[in-house]
Amino acid sequence: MTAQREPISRRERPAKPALTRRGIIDTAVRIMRSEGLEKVTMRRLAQELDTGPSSLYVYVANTAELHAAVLDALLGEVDLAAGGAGAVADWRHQLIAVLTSYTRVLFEHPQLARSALVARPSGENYLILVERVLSLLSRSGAPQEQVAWGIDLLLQYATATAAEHGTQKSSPGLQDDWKALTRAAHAVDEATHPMIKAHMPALLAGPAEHRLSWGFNVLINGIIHTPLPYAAR
Amino acid sequence: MTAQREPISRRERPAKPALTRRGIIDTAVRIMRSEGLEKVTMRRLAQELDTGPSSLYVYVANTAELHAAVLDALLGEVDLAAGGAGAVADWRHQLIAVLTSYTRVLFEHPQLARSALVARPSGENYLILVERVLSLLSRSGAPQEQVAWGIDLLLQYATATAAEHGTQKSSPGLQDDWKALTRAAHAVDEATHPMIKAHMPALLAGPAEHRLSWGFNVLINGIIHTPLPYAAR
DNA sequence: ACCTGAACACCGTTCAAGT
DNA sequence: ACCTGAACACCGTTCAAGT
Repeated sequence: MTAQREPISRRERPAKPALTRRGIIDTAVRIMRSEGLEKVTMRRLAQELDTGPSSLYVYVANTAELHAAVLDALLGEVDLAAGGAGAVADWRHQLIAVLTSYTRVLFEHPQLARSALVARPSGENYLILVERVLSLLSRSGAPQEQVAWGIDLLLQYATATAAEHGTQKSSPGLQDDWKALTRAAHAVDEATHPMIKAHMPALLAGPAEHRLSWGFNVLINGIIHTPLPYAAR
Repeated sequence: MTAQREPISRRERPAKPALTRRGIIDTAVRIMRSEGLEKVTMRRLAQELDTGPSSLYVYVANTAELHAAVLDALLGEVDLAAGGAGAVADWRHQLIAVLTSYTRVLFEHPQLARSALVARPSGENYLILVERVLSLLSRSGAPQEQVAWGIDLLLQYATATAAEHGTQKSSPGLQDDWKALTRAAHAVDEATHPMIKAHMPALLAGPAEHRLSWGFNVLINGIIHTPLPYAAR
């Protein structure tokens, strides 16, 4: 009786595909899209691939490396030609459009943005993005070292903003934090926190897209007009 | 025989102190200082307080809230008078000094910085810091709405930098990531990534303190000189 | 009201043993 | 070389039951 079971189940799941790094990461991306990065665990991934968690360690060093690979896969979706192509177009407009596209991609997966802040990405798609941002910012005519250091600021701002404000099944706890901050800021005592009181509506208000693009412009203007410290030149 | 044990151990641990929110958070801070935030778990904390994990939920909503409370406790260490006090002193110098002090505090606890990026802090000490930064930046003479929006940029930059580069028993994986990025950037193909090649030494080089204070200056200059988008005013 | 034990439903990573 | 089972050493959170 039970002896018949095995051949049948072999026919049903006949070709358990061989493990490859590629296949592992593709599966990880699929799980992330459908259930979020928090479900992309070694154990869950192994289950999905019909093996034990220990098997994955042949192809992936640890969970952090796995998440980094997932991030780079996702960066393939950034629109590098955003804002219109060609040298005719306004470099600033293009630069902000590309950075906004990058932010938008991470916005859907804030947990991935958080992991990008911790473990510096160094994948293929990340390097392509850096190359593109460098070439656009260079067209500002700013000194080369300011451009070099400025890239980090721009990408860090975009990444941190996605990590902070990203949507996606955000655990209800996050909205609570925002509420708590809003409440705390409004409830503040005029005598001890006069500046907060005075700046209060603007401090927390404003549409996210406006704040994001204003931030990009702040950085771009600052990068162009702020020379490196003497000691670093 | 065993009956004698109990009274003895009662005398050794006589007054198991009553649980309070205060006591829980103080213990959490102590564990973090000696072993890092990753050890500040509900279970470990309960063990330290000689109780079960479920008891803590009377005083603390969840792990995220616990970490937020630990963060605010730590923010008491920020030197709000850094850079010299008084209206005589240069506001920019003072502002950068306060922000650097904030960054330094978080630098010792990068995991806390990470949690600050995710769960907006709203504690007492955080509000005091915001108040101080607001009052310093106001002295720049920049329009009030630019100051209001700019605060976020400055604090986010400081927090993200601490989260990224923070030291502290940093899991050896992080240095590996930096090495990987450095290697990847150096190994890049001139034909496909000419801009990276051209900017390469500066892209990753430079002492952390110089980059940090340059970043603050970039933001300050940008905030002062970048008007809000028309639609947001 | 506060505290507890026990359970539920998970984690990452290692390692000896197999093929 | 690759894969596996089993183990080690943990997690957060809930909930019925006790005081």
